[in-house]
Amino acid sequence: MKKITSQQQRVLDCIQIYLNKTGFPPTRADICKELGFKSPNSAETHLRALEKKGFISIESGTSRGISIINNDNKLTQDDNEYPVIGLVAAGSPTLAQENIEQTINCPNKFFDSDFDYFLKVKGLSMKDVGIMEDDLIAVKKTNEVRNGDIVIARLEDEVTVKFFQRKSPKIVELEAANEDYENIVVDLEYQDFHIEGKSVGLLRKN
Amino acid sequence: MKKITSQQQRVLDCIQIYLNKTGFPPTRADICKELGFKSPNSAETHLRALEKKGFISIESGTSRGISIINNDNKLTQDDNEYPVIGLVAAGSPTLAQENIEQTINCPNKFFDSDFDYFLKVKGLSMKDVGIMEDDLIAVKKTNEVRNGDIVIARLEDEVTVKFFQRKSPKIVELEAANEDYENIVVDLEYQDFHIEGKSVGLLRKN
DNA sequence: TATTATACTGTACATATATTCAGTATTTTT
DNA sequence: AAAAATACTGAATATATGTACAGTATAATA
Repeated sequence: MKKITSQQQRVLDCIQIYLNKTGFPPTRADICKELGFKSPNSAETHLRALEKKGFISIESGTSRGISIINNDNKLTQDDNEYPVIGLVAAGSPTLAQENIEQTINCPNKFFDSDFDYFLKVKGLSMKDVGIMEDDLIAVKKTNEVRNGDIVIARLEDEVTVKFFQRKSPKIVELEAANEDYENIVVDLEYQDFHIEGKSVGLLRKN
Repeated sequence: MKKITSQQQRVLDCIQIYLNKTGFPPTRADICKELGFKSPNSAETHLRALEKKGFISIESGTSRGISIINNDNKLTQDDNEYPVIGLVAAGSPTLAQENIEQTINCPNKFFDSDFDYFLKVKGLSMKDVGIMEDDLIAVKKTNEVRNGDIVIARLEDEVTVKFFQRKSPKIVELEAANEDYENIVVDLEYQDFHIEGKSVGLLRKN
């Protein structure tokens, strides 16, 4: 696939938006209207360029005869069913399959990192970084976390979402992003502490 | 949904097959050719019947302006390429396709409502409801908004995300969710005001 | 440096297309 | 039994639309 220019990308996106919205492709005039062109030939030349580069196909002499070519090698079955696990504030010894509320179909590479499940947030301890009640955090199971990461951690029987901050080899601080909540200092030597994973993204349904 | 006749079903299937095959809807003549009709009016009357019964919608005066309604339980491609549009704080007269930064592959039914594009948030005016800088709001283009909806609105040349609150037939208040921001009172009679759409979800990449 | 590609405006026109009108006939609903 | 819906043919037409042609200008490429 040849490289695309920014204007050609705009036209391509315009076609996609129009398709999403109406269910059929735009005319040259429609594209002009959307993108502010004043001559139908502006759209025409871009369409020809997109066709030449293999992004779309144009049926000659056919109104709205534009179709976007899906390079299936890129749009492979990248989707997965990801479980949504409810975060129960107290008494949940593990996040396993016990609290699966639903699953969500989502592309694998939806977030910058791959991930393993969605966690449904309870409480407002991370409110100041925009994590609200019932938000779904995309969680990647890992132990490798850095200071400042938003982690899903289990302390004794309680699972929480907090900022991770290693204070010393044996001391970890879990910091809330809400002044109403107090930070939790964990002594690894005397407390049962485990990092379930870290947040790699967030999803909210209004 | 009213009951469909066998001939109407054939026409509906014909439209779907044509769409799968070409990527755009058929003309009346196309339908005639496929089903053996000899008059475009044959297709026309069937289309009108299908529209009346709610199976399709027809855009008047628009070539190939047919779209199939209620595609849920059908064999449609569940994913779409959704554009990400940057919200430029000032001087952007329209959200059209002018500030497209990227596209995101996302299932159609990802949020509770369908949507048209992602809007990349600038500023913290909706911080208290967890909408942070660079978050991606899933926007559904619509004028039908209710009090309390999070809307994407254009006032004069500025596009903002705010709570919608109709105060009176001619007065709309745009309310921020951040005490550092003041609410905007809009007089519809004297100001250029337009609802671009409303938020149906949110996406954040860490 | 010459050439091609990109990125437009503007006009014009053949034809692709929706859509109306006039018929005919059968079936379904009221 | 009357009215409405279904299921067509056939012709006519306004307009929606693709597309060619004539320009201008800048950036990328060979």
